[in-house]
This record gives sequence, structure tokens and C-alpha cells, in this order.
Amino acid sequence: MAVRKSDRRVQRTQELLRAALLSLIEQKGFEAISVQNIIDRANVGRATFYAHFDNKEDLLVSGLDGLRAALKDHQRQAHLHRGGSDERLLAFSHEMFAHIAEYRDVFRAMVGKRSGALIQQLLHKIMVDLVRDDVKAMVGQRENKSAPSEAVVQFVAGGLFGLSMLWAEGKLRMSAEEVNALFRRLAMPAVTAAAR
Amino acid sequence: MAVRKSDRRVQRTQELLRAALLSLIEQKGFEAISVQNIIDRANVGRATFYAHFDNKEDLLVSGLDGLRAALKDHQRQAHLHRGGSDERLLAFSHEMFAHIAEYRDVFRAMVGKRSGALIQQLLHKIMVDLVRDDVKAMVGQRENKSAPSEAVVQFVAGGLFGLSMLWAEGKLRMSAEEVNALFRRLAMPAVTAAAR
Amino acid sequence: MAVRKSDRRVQRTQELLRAALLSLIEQKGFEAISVQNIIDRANVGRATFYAHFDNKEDLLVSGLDGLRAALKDHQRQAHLHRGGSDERLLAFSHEMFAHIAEYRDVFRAMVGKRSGALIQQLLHKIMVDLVRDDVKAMVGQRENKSAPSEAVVQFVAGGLFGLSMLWAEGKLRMSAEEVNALFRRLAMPAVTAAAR
Amino acid sequence: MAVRKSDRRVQRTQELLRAALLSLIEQKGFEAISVQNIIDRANVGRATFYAHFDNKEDLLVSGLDGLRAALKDHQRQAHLHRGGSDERLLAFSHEMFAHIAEYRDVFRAMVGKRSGALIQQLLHKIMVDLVRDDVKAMVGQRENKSAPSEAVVQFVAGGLFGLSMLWAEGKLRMSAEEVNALFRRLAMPAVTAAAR
DNA sequence: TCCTAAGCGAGACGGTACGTCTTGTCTTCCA
DNA sequence: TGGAAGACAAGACGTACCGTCTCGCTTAGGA
Repeated sequence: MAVRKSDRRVQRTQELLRAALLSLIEQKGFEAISVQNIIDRANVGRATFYAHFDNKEDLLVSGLDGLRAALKDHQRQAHLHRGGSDERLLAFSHEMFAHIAEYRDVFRAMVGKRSGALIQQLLHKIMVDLVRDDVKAMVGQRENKSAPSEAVVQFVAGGLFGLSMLWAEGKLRMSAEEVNALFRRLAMPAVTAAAR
Repeated sequence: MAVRKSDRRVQRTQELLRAALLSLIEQKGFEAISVQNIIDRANVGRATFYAHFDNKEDLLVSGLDGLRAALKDHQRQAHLHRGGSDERLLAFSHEMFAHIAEYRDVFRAMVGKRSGALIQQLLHKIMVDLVRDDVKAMVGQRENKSAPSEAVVQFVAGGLFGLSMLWAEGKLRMSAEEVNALFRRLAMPAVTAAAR
Repeated sequence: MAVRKSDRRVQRTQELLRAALLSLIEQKGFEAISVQNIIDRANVGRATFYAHFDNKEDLLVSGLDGLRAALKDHQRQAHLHRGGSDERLLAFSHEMFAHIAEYRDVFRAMVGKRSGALIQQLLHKIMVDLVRDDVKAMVGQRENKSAPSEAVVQFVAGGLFGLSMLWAEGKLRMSAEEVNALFRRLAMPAVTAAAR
Repeated sequence: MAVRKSDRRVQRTQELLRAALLSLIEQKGFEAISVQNIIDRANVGRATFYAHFDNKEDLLVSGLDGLRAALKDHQRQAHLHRGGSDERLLAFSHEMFAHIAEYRDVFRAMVGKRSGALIQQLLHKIMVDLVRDDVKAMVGQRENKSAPSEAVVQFVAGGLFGLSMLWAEGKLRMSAEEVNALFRRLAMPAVTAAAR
């Protein structure tokens, strides 16, 4: 079925809300934002907000889903096209650091002091899922009992999260390329530990 | 100056509040708790609560400070007594996993879905500080430009955090000893990368 | 000009809305009804409702106008046909109590606890107008300063209203004939006081 | 038990709210008032309002209860002290018209177009109760089947209500004394009809 | 032993945000 | 082209917490 015009209206409203949320997150962090703030900024009625989203966390999730999908896509394509298995491993990280560079301010606000538990867990989970896909693909059936792949995944994703936060805060004077190289250098030994 | 009896009364009240908070965190997570919940559980007046703490996060921080101090202490002692430098490096981790094992339920509640941003950042920060002291002590002045020690610290601490969460959730069938060994195996290559 | 088909459609829609309102008033009183309730019951679009009426009070008024007109008509005919002036005076009341008997349930809902200010004032006003026509016709120019006809009108209409409510609630075990006789017995002395 | 100071605080808050409501009723009628309006005017928090009253109607009732009690009191005293039975009958009316004269603006707002169903029913009920006490006291056991005392009560109270409204609107150029005399002249025949 | 200051429970209060509801306007699309 | 369907801005509703406050009771430790 074709997209109805009213659907486009709905789309527009949701976009307005997502944009308002992002700009507010940048301004004062996620937790300090009230629904009233969002709908004022978006020029939208209160009831309309609740017609589309359960609450502000729901709105946030809906926004991050775009990011998640984009990264997943890149990962899929990398798996198909790229060359050596070493190159393929954790290939998404390059894309990710590029993303963070582009939206540095928003990202920083999202992981900063004033952010919110949900938002952090969401970002963390996205990284975990990306790492898991790559690690599990490499390890295959040959699980190493003393280094279960899931444990390695959590370790590497946690490390990636920590590194990303530090870099986003601008405390590392590095380009996206450089920090990506660093990440891979730190993570590779851990990943290979999982396989045998 | 000697401890006045009224001080003991103050002590007792604060202890009551901390205990109430802990039991409530276990029960329904940090964010869902209201000040009213806490003072009801502790049998304490509202004004009394605010006489001792600014808000529930303040109360939480005051509680975690005990943990932080204990871990720091163990770290200091390890630096003095232990033998080879390899053994000394990240020596606090053994103690930490033991702690987590002891308070597994509370810890799980603290990092779980329903926890709260502050509490996670606090725990994360404790780990970062512990890791930093050890890494910085090892690297000394010889910073490696392509792997700045602070970056390594964030990576390792992030990895430790991820691993701890997974283990606390009980999804890893390992003893504290085993998970500690695993952590050291995963982290060591990263740490040594910082020194040249 | 002939009635166009679309006029009939309009008529039908308005009738649907009026019927829906009446049935809802009976069910839960005027104030508790929302426009949404009405258009759901009438199977009519929201915009359509507002095309025909300003709001639910407007719809109500349009419904009561029928009743008002009918009573006025009867009053006019009574003035022409009936015999002695005593008989003619307040002649509309007989018709009115008959009406109330017929729509007892709706009437009860209209004056009950859950009704609404407007609806009561409307009914009150209808009675006042009917009484006024009769009293003014009788008194003519000979106003009694100590008992102005308008005051008598308000008194008698108020009494009629009170009596109607009581009777509609079924608390008076009387026929329409009997309550009408009672009303006339109570009101007559007041009316005659106005003349002289 | 003595009145505690906190009770006085409560008292004061409730008084503030009642006063705010009254002044707002005068200004724009009962229905148009929002709870926000009331608490703004009274300088009171929203929660405080709901701690004391269920909603704005509840607040109104609590205010009118004062009036009701005052009139009832006067009625009781009149029954004790006054002379002949004719004088005693409906003796409260004198007091009532005086009251209305004093608070003419508020009263007018209360029965006017923009008032509200509840408020009217409340005032009506107060009058009905006052009239009933007097009529029932006079009639005693000797009920007249063709003119049940309750019917007479409703008729007289309805008449009183109508007359009061007209007078409060200032359309009758009469003193409180004169309108009271008029009321008694119009009502007496009806009352005596109830007794035989 | 009495008395005074502090610690405390209880809870009223002004305020802010929540998620729900209704209103009246406006737009889209179908018959 | 008129009407059903329903999205929308506006704003009130009653509830839940917050952090401040006032109130008396209890309890201590110095007089």
C-alpha cells in the first residue's frame, strides 16, 4: 500500500519531536528535559506527543533506532565486501567513530553527567550487539571455555564505550582514523583470546 | 575530641537511611525510589533526611564512598607488599570481584535496567580511578603517543565494567578467581601496549 | 423552493445528533457527556458535528426549541378557544404536565444532579415565558406596585419548576391531572395578588 | 483538646482558597474557573488544594455550608423566641433576603448564566430545607392528601428561588423588607393550603 | 536534679512534571 | 462535493514528588 498523506503528517510530527529532543539534549542533558520542554520546542500539543510516544524515553529510543539500523547496515555490507578476515573483524568501528565525530556534541551530551541511565544503556547495548556479531562470526562453534565469547564481547564493547566517551570529550587529540586504529590494537588481543 | 553521644545518634540515623536505600535498590532499582519511600522504610522524618543529605543521590554517594575507600585501601596495601610487577598490576581486581560476589544482588540492582545514570557513572568512575592508579604507576613518564595511557585506562576500565556486569548477572558460570584471571588475560595486552 | 435532497440529508444528520444526545442524557446526565460520545453514538464525523452546531449546549438548545414551540402553540390556541378567564389562565400547564409524563425519564435526567446549569436555566426560562404571557395578559396595564407582575411571574414559574421536579422524580403519587390541579390551586392566589 | 497551631495553618489555607473562589466567581462565574485560577489567586500549591478539597465543587460546597449553618441557626432561634405562629412561619426569609442584600454581587454571580448546575442546586436545596422545616413544623401529622406538604414545600421554595434571583439582579426596585413582605404574601396561601 | 539545646517524627506547604482527557480547528480521502 | 475519519494545538484535570518549613516531643549533657 502506498504511503497516505496523513502518514506524512504523522512522520513530520515525529520528526519535529525527535529534532526538538536532540537539540534539548545538547542544551541541558536528557534527564533535565521535561515533556513540556519538548513540545514547546517542537510546537506540538501535549496530547499529540502522547499519541506518538509513551514518554520521553520512548521518543529517545525511536531516535536511536535510526542510528542502530545505519550501523548494522554498514556492518552487513562490510562482511560481504571486505578482504582479509582481520580487516573484516570489528569493521563497523571505523564507521562508528566517524558517526561520533559528526555528532560529537550530541554524543557527548548523551554520555555525560546529565544524561540518564536509559540512554547510556541503549548506546552500550548498540555497541555490544555490533561487537557480538563480529566476534561470534569469527569464533563460530569453537568456544574457548576459559574465555567465553560473550565475556570477550562484553569486555571489548565496554572498552569501546569507555574509549568513545573519552574521545568524544575531546581529551584525546586524535583523528577518527587514529582512535579507530588504537581501538583495534587494544581490542584485537582480547578477541583472538576467545578463539582458542 | 571525643565522640559525643549525639554524634552517635546522628550516625545511627544516617546508617538507617543508607540501609533503607540499599534494601530499596535491591527491591525496585534506584530510579523508582522516592525520598518518601526511603524515610518510610527508615522510620525517619522528612526534615531529618534533608538535614543529613541533599537528595537521594547524595545518600547513595555517601554509601558508595565506603566501598571506594575499602578498594583503594586494598590497592595501596597490594602495592606495598606484593612481589613481581606483573602480579602487582591491577591487583585490586581480585578484591573487587570478591566484593561483587559478596553483594551480588545489590550490585546487580545497581547496574541493571532500573538503576539510574548517576549510580552507573559512580561505579564506572571508581573502576576508572583504580585502573588509572595502576596503569599510571607502571607507565610512569614514558607515555606512548599512539596509545596514551588515559585512553588505555578508559578502555580497560570499560572492559572491566562490562565484564563485571555480565558476571554479576550470573550468565558466566565462573568463580571470582576464574573471572579475575580472565579479566587479567584480556586486559594485560592492552596495558602493556601503553608502555611502548 | 422545493426541499433539496441535501437538505434532507442535513436534517437527518441533525436528527441523529439530537437523538444521540437525548439517549446519552438519560444515561449519564448532560455534563458528563463529551462531544466524542455524541458523535460516536450518532456515527457522525467530528467535523460534521461542528458544521451543524457550535457545541453540545447548542445542540441541546436546538432540541428544546421543539418543545418550547409546541407548548407556545398550545398556549396560543388555549387563549383563543377556551371559556372563562379562570380556565384560560395558566392553561398551558395541563399540556406541560402531560409532556413531562410522556418523557419522564429524559426530563428527570435533565433536572437531576448530573444535569448542567444551562439545561436547567433553559427549562426554567421556558416556564417563565409561558407563565409571563398568561399573567401579563391578565394584568394588562393595571400593575400593582406592591406586587409587580414580573415578580409574581418569577415566583409562580419557580414554584412550577420545583413542583415539576418533585413530580418527575416520582415522589408524588399523582396523575398529571392531579398535579396540574394542585399547581393551579397553589399558584392562583399568587396570580390574583398581582391584579390589584 | 486544644486547637493545635498546625490546625490554624490548615484553617488559614482553606480560608484563602474559599476567598479566592468567591472573588473569582464574582469575576467570571463558577464554570469558567479552573483549579489553576483558584490556587494562583490564593497563592497555594496545587497539591495543597487537593489535600483539602476533592475539586472545585467540593470547595464551593464547603463555603456554602457556612451560609447554610448561619441560616439554620437563625431559623432555630426564631422558632424559640418569636410570637404568633403566623409571624414564626417562614421567619428565616427575612434573614435570607438581608444576607442576599449583603452579598448581592456574589449571589448574582452564583445564580447567573455562567454559574454552574451544582451551585444552583445547592442554593435551591438550602431554600428547600429551610422551607421544609417550617412547613412540616406547622402541618404536623395532619397531611392533606390533595396537597402533600412536600409538594407545597417544593412549590414555595421554587417560588422563593425565582423571586430571589429576580431581586438580586436588581430588576425589582424594592428593599429587603419589601421583597420579604411580598414573598410572604405570595407564599402564605400556598402554605395554608397544605394544612387542610 | 533540673533545664536547655539539639535531634527528631510528623506533616503542611508552594511548586513542577506527569500522563490523561476534552475541545474546537483543520486536513485528507472516499463515495 | 459533502461527510467520516482522525491528526492536531491548547490547556485543564487529578496524582506524585520534591525540597522547605513549622511544629511539638524526646533526650542529651552541662548547670
